[in-house]
Amino acid sequence: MNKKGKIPNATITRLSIYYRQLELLEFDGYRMVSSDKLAWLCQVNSAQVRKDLGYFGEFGIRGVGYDVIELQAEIKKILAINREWNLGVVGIGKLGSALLEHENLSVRGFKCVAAFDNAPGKIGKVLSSGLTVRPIANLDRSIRDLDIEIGVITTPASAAQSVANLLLDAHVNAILNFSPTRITVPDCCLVENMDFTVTLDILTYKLHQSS
Amino acid sequence: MNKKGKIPNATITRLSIYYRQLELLEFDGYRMVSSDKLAWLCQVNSAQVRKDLGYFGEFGIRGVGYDVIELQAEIKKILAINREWNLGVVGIGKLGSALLEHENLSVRGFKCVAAFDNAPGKIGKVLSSGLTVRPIANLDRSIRDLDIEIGVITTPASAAQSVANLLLDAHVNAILNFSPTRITVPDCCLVENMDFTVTLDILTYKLHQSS
DNA sequence: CATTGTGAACTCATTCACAGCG
DNA sequence: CGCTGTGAATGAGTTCACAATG
Repeated sequence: MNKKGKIPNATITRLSIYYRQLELLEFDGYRMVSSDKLAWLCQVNSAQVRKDLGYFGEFGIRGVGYDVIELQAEIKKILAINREWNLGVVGIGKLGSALLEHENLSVRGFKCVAAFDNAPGKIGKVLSSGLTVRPIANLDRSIRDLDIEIGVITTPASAAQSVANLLLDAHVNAILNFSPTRITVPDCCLVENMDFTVTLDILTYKLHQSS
Repeated sequence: MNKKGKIPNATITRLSIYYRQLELLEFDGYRMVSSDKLAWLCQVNSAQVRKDLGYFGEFGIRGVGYDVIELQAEIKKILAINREWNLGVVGIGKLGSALLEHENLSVRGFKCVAAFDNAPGKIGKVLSSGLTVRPIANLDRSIRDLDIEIGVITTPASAAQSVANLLLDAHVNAILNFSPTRITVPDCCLVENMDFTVTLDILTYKLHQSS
């Protein structure tokens, strides 16, 4: 798909951000957009926009810019968000419940199709999203039955690694980890961490610096 | 404080992660740790650990390693997490409520001291954390009274920029933005984004690549 | 003598600057 | 003529390799 070489991680993050701006541009009635304008909206350099897109093909028209709708379709293809993905959420505390009902996920094609916990008081409970909480013991079975490809860990830190192990056993090899600990997985498994306490530490560091 | 030069952003993130591993090491009874061991635990290169720490001083003993307790204290000082920080959460939906009650925040010294929303049905409501939902109209006043230094945005995308503007008016210049949109702020204001839909896009991209 | 601390080498990412093209 | 696409230049971040040292 890409011409050659490795693509910076940051490029992928930016493509996702470009996509969101393109949605807004389309909503506002724009048909074309220049790299300059898109860059300004996303707070990056315009050469960056062109280079990021250049890794994957030639999507623009010289002298004119990019077709707002067409470019959205191209980015969706690149990011593989031109189809739906089934998520399984493990750990149905406040955060897990919040994610299950977060409409941004379903709007973007991320379907939460299963909720897991192992607290006896939670198993069997019907959530407002309509899902019934399943026991973690059934993880493997449910993941197979429901075609879950991405696991979301919203347990406390103490449970994160063992949940990750169970997900691995069930051949889920993409994990979004909200717990405040780093999990260890084999190379075949992808992990992205969303630890907001780490992010808050970055803020306090910078606040302190600038004072 | 630092010897000279600019410190990589990634270094700050890693310091936060080192700190969490040091807590665990202390809990497990370790008094000293080598850069090699800490690096292995954090899944980074050992030279990286030494270089990261080297930006801020000489904390180790050659031939021995680092004092687990002392190094925690040094990192707390560096990250400015050796004191408490007051947070104000704006947008009391599922996600905002989940954050208000998330014990990891208070354990780490991040105190949610105010909850804001502008839905008439929510204002005045007493949350299980004990906080009463305040109207966004009072943001400025409350932020001053409660010494809030960090604003957390958990509103829908459509409200994020206007909330950011109100936070800026109230001289909050650190924002943790959970909304799926990038906000525009002057240079004096720090923003960190926690958009899990972007992170999921990274996962789907990589999943697609590796198949 | 094991491990830190760090300049130098290297790898990765961003920006510049301009040729190529619609 | 304006904007894309991209090689070349710059800049940032990581890893190597070893001298310094408790």
